[in-house]
Amino acid sequence: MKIGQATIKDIAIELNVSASTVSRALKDYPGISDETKRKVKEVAEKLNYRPNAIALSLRKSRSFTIGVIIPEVVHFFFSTVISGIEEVAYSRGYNVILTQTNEKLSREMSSIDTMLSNQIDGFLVSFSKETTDFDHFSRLLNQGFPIVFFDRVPEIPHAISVMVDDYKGAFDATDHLVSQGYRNIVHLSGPLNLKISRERIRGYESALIKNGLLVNPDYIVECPIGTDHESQKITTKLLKSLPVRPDAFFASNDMAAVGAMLACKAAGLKIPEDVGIVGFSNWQFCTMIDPSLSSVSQPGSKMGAKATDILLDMIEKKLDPESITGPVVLETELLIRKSSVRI
Amino acid sequence: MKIGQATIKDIAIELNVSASTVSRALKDYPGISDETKRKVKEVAEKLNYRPNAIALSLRKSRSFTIGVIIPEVVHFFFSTVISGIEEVAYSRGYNVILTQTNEKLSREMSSIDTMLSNQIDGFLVSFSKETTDFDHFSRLLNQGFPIVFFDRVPEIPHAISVMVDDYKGAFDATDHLVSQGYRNIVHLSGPLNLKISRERIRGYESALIKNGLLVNPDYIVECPIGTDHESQKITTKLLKSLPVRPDAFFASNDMAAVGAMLACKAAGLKIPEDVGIVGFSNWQFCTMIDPSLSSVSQPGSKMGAKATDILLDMIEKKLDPESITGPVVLETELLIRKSSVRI
DNA sequence: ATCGATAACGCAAACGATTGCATTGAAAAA
DNA sequence: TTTTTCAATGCAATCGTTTGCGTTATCGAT
Repeated sequence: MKIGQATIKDIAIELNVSASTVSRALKDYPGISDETKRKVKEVAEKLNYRPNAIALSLRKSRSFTIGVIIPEVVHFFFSTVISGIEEVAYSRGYNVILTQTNEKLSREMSSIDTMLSNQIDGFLVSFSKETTDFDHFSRLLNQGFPIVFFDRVPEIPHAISVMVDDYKGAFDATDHLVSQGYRNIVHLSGPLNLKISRERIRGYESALIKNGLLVNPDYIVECPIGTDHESQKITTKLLKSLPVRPDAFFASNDMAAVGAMLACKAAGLKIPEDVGIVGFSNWQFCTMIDPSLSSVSQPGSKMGAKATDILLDMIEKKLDPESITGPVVLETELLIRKSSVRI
Repeated sequence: MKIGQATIKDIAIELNVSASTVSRALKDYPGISDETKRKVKEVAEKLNYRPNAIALSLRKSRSFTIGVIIPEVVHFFFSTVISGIEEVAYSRGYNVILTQTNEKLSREMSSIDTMLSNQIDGFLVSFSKETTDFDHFSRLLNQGFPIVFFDRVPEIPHAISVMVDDYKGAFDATDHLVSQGYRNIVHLSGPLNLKISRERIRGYESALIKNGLLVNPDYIVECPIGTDHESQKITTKLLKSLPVRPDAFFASNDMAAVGAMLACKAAGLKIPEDVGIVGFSNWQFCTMIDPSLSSVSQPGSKMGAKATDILLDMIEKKLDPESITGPVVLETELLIRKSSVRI
């Protein structure tokens, strides 16, 4: 037994034919006799031949691999997106290589670099919180390199993106809180440089206005990190400092919602009686905590699948990027649980 | 501007030298004049030259890429392992390609296949729940192919593995429950074909015996899926069916622990007064739920880092696999929270 | 017997980088 | 001047596969 994998040449030698014949026989090209095809396939089977994907990549200048760049896998939402991506990619014969940036711009840029030198066929990107300048993406886009952004999408020309309707999700959540009789609703927002954060603020504001309530900027508070710990501290402070005690919290993120919940409990407030709470993303733990947390669910897996389908269509030229004018927007769903129901 | 990346040949043409000279100049080989080196590097910079990793892989029969095979990224524990893996891999100049098996053996095998044809340098594996036969790994091991197993490790010869001390973790958890005065402790175990599940059962039993308590097989119940939903149903049933009502649950998994908690609450039992609960893995939500969940924390990131270091040492022949006799075992830590403290 | 057609296959270049082994030219030694 | 020496560079093969363009051999037609 040889070391390493059998190659086309091994088959060729065994059968005393040329490598080209083997190559063609394996792919059922015309101009090769049935007899030869049979023998070649037989020997290929015997030697457990597997085509060398690297050699193929070099020859075709294609790797059949797509690169995925996300902030962090520990985020439930992103892990569901990954599943959607893998599902579609594998079914269409592509590999996935994944890196997390840990919210660092430097990691984002170096990942792009190494993936490019690995001849990646296209990118699926949700950029880091640090990313405010998009030159490194624009350059690639201008070269016609296939990129699809998801969830965190940039506002630059020619960028193709898949996102959820953050505006509507936030609107629904806030509207729901109002319908439950809550009046002084704080919005714990995400980092303001992310468009999704700004869209959610817009949705929150619209819902207030629609219901004839005032928008008070003091009731919109940024939670840049987004952990429960951070929001717990912020909420505790808010409960003391705000002139009128808030009676509801709509958080841009479930962890932040939990932090608010813990802070309220610690302050002796009952949920949902005294304070209503709604989160965003529908993490697994929403149903595990007490009271269960209402949340806006984002179709993560679907988003990953959709983004991948578009990317692969672009790679395979089945799709003209110019034909896509606006972002693809997926619907959210408000899941009402105990934390926000008191009527 | 040319389409695509600049190659060594482009630099060579621009400077009227041969490709070999460029290659050597870029790597500061001796025998190239400083003048030439300077010019080559200058042009390389100007053309934004990046070595083609695919060509390099083909030439060296090495891809500087390792393949990671895990059951699911949504599991908090695995997502922390991934971070540890990436950290070490990138710092040592390797890429990571990741696939999740979704607990399916067929996916596990096909992933291995495609990664092999991508000339992966080695594998990091935590196998699926369906995997009971390890031939597909044994074959590779016998060929000397570098593989390191983590967390879920097989009991086959020559397999190198990194795991936590599941026995001691379970022992500590159970011992703690006993010390809090709980006497009828149920163990909600993981799938019995996984060694980690069996080790945790052993630890549970040893702790009971050490404290002079009886091991009752009826109090060891398998939760094959491991979701909160499943364990909630199982626990509800147990609370009714067992002759002596359990006063504590030690679950092999935090989600199962939460399920037990919800079932107990639904049955009108107070936690920790009536029932004590301890989980395993220390998911993020442990501190978010009420009461907070005691849990055995596994050093996921450390495990990923350690496994990767060993794998890369094997790949780079810095380490003789024969020199590793037993598994590398990392310590767990029992984090005591409210769900199990009543004294 | 000669020619053309056709089936079946081989040659060699190409993808991009590396590397052992020449080759070149000029300065130093004879 | 001739030979030696060495620095600086080029040639060509290699990794595994694909593919355009030959090259054979065989057979029927003329």
